[in-house]
Amino acid sequence: MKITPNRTFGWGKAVRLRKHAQYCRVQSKGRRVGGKFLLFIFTPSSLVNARFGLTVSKRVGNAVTRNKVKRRLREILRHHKNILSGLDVVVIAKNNAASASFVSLKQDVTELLERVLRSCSCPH
RNA sequence: GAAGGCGGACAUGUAGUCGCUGCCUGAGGCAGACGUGCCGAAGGGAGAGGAAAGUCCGGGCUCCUCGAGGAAGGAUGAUCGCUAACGGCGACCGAGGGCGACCUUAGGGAAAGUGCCACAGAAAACAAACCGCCAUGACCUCGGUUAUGGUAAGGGUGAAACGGCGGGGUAAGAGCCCACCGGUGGGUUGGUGACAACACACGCUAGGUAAACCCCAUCCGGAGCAAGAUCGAACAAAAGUUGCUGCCUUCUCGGCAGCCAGGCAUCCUCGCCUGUUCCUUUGGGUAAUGAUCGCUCGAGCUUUCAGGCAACUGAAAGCCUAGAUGAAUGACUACACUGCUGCAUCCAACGGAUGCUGCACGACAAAACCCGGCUUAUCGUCCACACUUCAAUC
RNA sequence: CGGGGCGUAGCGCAGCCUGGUAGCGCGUCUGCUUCGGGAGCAGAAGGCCGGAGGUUCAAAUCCUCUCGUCCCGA
Repeated sequence: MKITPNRTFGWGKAVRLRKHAQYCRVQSKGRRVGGKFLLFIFTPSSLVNARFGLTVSKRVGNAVTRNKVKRRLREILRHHKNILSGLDVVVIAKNNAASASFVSLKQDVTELLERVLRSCSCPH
């Protein structure tokens, strides 16, 4: 199976974390970076591209607001995912993420992606 | 015109860019046992609701070995019907509320039994007699006291006091008698029925509470798509156990009878099943809620016609309308629409209309096996009524 | 998907089954005691029992619906 890592703005199954075990592996072994509305947990993987998984718990709101937060995060991450490579990232929404607008969520994501990139490149 | 009543429909729209999940077509590529299978650029088309919600009921479907009877437990409770079924719906009856249209209603049994009815009150349930009223006797200061008896009209308490009210009657009273109302009983008529109406008889005995225990009638096997099926991971450990007795049989295998043990997921009895290369215990391991199917054509939707007061049913024609699984519908832009805030102008009683600016997940809320209901949340918009009351005019 | 519990004074809980008076501890306030504080003693305030409807003469209690919250099991 060939993977096309630079398929610009796609959000297919190869880019997502899809199993409970993958989430457990990242959350137990990964490093954490926290922002205003979000928390990133990341760990290196054997793949070429980066994979993302979203977690929006019941404390954020009811099903409608949780769905909306997830869709906004998906939309932002599919534009910015090519900054990273070879990482598995779990994105957890904090309780105040429902009150954030699209623009402020975008700022939070780009800022956190920069910090993940820096902390990855420093040890090497 | 004002105030209401009842029922139904809709749930912002159009265009563009990028993106997500199935379906169809599929350039091309890979593997071939030549039947085919897998990957896949690109294109086409589809993609949340009236409540998808809460999970309060009822079914379909799947598995469990749903065996019978009894007990226990749970649910329901006027009548007739509709339905796959219901605790739902329709019609109708009774009761209660409203001037009315109309609305609400868990609405069987209190002479089967038990319990309870606080406080107040003389008395709270086989009636009894506190203050009273009346008669007779006794005492005495001639107006009272006391004893016996007759009463339940009046007072007062309470949610409720053993029919109500009026008249006659009486020593005072009392269904003691009478009219009206209420009640009970059997009867006639109408209605499928709950029940209603009518006349007759009985002076009348029977408080409330069963959403208190209970009795009666009807219904209910259990679990739930993480049901269940196939494939794989998945191999390899240790211990225990082939229940006992008798008979048939040369032995093994096997069969029969009795006993024993376990099971038939609330319990008991009868009955049935099992007693095994499969089960139990300990330990280890894993992809730890794996992949595919189940999975969306169904008590389906729309229109017309017929039957029925209606719920609903039948027939014909047409249509295919989400199938995700860390979970698919979004982000941005433009215009229109809607609502709100502010400003200005006009009409000017509350207010209304127009224009501009700003704000707005435009309300509530997102399928998770599928249906029929119920309940709850909700910005608003539109429609129907030869439905009611009041006011004005003719 | 299935099952269960809890909402009562500022806080933690009784009372509910078996209907009639809403109580306990800590806290708050006032007074006494002490040179002052703490402790102690005496007294007081503070509740429409999560919400709505019903049964009953009467509901925190019984019944139905609903809101919030917490916890199990597969």
